[in-house]
Amino acid sequence: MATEIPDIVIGRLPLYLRALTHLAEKGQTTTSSHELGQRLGISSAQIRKDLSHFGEFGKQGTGYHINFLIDQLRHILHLNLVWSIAIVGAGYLGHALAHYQGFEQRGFRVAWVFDNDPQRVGETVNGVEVRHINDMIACLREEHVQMALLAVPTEAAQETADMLIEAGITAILSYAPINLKVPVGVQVQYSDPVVQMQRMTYYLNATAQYPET
Amino acid sequence: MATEIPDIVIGRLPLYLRALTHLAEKGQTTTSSHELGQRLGISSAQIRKDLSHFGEFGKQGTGYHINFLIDQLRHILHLNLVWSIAIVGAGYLGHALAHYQGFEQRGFRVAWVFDNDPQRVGETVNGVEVRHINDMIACLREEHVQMALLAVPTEAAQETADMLIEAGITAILSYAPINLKVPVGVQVQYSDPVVQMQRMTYYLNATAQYPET
DNA sequence: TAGATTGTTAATCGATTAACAATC
DNA sequence: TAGATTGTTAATCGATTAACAATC
Repeated sequence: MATEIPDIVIGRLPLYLRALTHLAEKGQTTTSSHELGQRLGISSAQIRKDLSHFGEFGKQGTGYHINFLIDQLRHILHLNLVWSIAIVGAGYLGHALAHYQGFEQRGFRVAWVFDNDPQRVGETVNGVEVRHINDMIACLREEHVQMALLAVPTEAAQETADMLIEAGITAILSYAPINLKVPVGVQVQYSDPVVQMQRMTYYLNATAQYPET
Repeated sequence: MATEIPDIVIGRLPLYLRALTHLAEKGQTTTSSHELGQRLGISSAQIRKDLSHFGEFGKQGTGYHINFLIDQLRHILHLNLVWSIAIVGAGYLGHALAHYQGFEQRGFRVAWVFDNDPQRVGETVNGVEVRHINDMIACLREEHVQMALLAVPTEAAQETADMLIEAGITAILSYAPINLKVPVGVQVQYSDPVVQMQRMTYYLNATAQYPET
């Protein structure tokens, strides 16, 4: 029982949730694996298979009740509560993240912002006071914060990640373009725009860039 | 000959390139598939298999000459030239992207920044003047820009993407939390922090968030 | 030479898809 | 009822890994 769910399936659930929420906001109340698949560029069979790992959420002939499925997915992903997160690094990226409007409705709350620059400490970013990184471990430990967004310079990324782990953080979304070494059990996701851009240039016509030559 | 290379392989090449560049900067001159794999959390067999799609870049017994392999990967990914990119949306995220220091050395140059807010138009972001979005199609067409970073509000994302495509853009890195509809042949990559965060909460202990209850 | 490591083949593993009985 | 769509099984497809001859 309770066989391990493939991680690739888990990775698609937030996309299903996002699309369903979008449909719900448009006022739609039911949908089908076919419609959902069309929107996401995924086969309907895959969506049904993915969902079947967790239960039977649909009805033959009519499909899925959107609000019900949203609720189920939220529970599966542990989004039935609000996760407090910390943003580490209050540079341009840290600011952009702190001002991101999509967190609140989707299960997250920016509870802490840290930086090592005394100039920035004390400043307020979208209502959150920037604290010095020296206080970070104590703050996060006390509040049992589990997730952090890492937006520090590359050179500082690994040591800062080490501090986060010492602080009890178990999930890191890192914007630094390096692979972090973390203990087993700590979740890490990476976001590096250049990696995504370089993946696309492979498919682009390099000569079109300079059409004159 | 020249069988189609799996996209999943293409997606790993930028990671290899990044790790190799890191090693080169540390002064290392050769590496092995084993060492590279360790750093990336990928099996050595996979790295050798991936590279073998493009040629024979290593030597038995000694491994790979780092600078040579970097050069090969750059060519494969069409990074032997600098790609001009446009940033659309000059809010917090657009600013963060415009100030990102990692583009120049990794094959990209922020050539244009656009926004629809007259207040922002004319302002300079990291040395680039913000232009009005009404001028966007003409500017990008004339300069044959192929790639854009989409950092506009969600509601405006699809229509802005439509404009980009009209302008001849063939690669979009979108930060909007929706699936874009684009013609075949247009590359799209997505970056949505919340999707990545929600993928991690699945593995987190939801009760630890409120340890008192 | 002995040790190391490649490129490649074949085997394994896992994910996706097609198909369909069940049923709303 | 007839049409639509689910959940699931089996078949297919593709990706990863193990193993090893070749060779530096």
